[in-house]
Amino acid sequence: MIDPRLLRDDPDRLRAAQAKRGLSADVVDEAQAADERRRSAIVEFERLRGEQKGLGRQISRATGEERQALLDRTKTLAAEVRTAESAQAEAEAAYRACLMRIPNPAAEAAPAGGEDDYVVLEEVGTPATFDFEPRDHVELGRMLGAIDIDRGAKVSGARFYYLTGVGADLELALVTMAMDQARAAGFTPMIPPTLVKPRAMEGTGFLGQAADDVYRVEGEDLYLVGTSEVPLAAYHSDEILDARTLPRRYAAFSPCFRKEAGSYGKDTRGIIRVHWFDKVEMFSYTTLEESEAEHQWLLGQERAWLDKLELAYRVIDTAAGDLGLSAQRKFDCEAWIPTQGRYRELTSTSNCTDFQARRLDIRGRFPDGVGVQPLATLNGTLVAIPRTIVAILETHQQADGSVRVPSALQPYLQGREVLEPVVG
RNA sequence: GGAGGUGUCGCCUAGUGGCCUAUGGCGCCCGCCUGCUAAGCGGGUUGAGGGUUACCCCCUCUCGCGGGUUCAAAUCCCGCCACCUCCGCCA
Repeated sequence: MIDPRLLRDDPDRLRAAQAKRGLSADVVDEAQAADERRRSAIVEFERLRGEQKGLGRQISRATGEERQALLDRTKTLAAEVRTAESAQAEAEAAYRACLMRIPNPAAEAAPAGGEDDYVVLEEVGTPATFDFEPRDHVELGRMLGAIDIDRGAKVSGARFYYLTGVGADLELALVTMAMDQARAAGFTPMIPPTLVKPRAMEGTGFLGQAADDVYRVEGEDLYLVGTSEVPLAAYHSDEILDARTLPRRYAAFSPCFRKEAGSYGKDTRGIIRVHWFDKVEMFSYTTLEESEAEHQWLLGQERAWLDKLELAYRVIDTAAGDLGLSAQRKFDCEAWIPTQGRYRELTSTSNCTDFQARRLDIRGRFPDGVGVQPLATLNGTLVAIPRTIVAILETHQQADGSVRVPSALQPYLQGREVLEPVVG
């Protein structure tokens, strides 16, 4: 949720922010009108309620005829209070619904425009070249006995897969290595629940237009999360954290579930786009002032990770129109995928400023008269397993179908330096 | 799933219809005192919203959540949720 003061004090900034994302500003006008209605409803209710309380105090002291007269008066007043109260509740709800529809204004520095208007900040490493015809990850996965897509489809349907043999080893190795990096960087390791209540989903901004992509459990008020950002953000919901304990950093390993609605026909081959995958996600709670620096720091963690895997990648600054509802700025790290001849997103880090914190009531207590303020939340991928496996297999493949293991990963793969094709 | 119990401010706690405008302690903040430290003394300390706005100030809501009874609810009634104990089931 945006800062309500912004709506009151500088609505034109919100209108400009909507334009930068390529959205209509109508919702800003609606929210302003709803705010007016809400405030007059509050004034009316409080006037009546104050009168009622005053009479109540007199009644407790009065006796006899005087008391009876007061009682008669308050009977009608009680009904008026009730009406005014429900009118106020209605106006509050309508106002809040308007506010919830307004996305986080993009950062000043974020590029304007849509999906294709990103800015490339940096290219790291050299895209791999081969003196043989490179195989794609599907073929490599089959040769190594690492990925079984056919049986994934047989058992669970399209966009499902098994990681088998060395493929399963690879996941465990990547997860352990990522968790080691996170722990060393000061993150608290977490294994969160991946079924969550609507509050957590809505609070992180995944129930608006994004709801189509979310699995809901039939007959229960629960959702399968598409990222552990959701349970990590909701972890401190309704809490007031001591500002001296900031930043709080968590790194979670969890499965992620995505319907991938609206992506029919996209990435149908292989495991680039799947309904389920495992991921290690970084999450930070900090102050608004520190959030930009924290964002860069998270990006640094992602880059250090990709460097260790010896991948070629670029960093892009996502345009405003391609930001999620909650994000104020987003950097993606995209790795070079040789057989696709282009960069594909491997990690993504977003600064959600106080947007999620306001929805989830996550606040900090600050000294020196600052008092209680909403915190900033940030998230970033450390490793999303399938796409990372794709990048590793395709980048480090050799002519015979074997795959070189980056040296940093070798200790996590029982010291193997090369993954060899299996027979049969 | 069944039976019983509990839910009050960051933590513990008093409070069985009306000066509850919620008690006390711990912790925390400010000040005083004190060679240092500790102790002691005094004051402050739930959060949200509205009016007014430089500040002060005033008002409303907030006792797990939501309804109800009543002129009036932390307090009485109903439903839900969470936790604890026991039983059942189960990796």
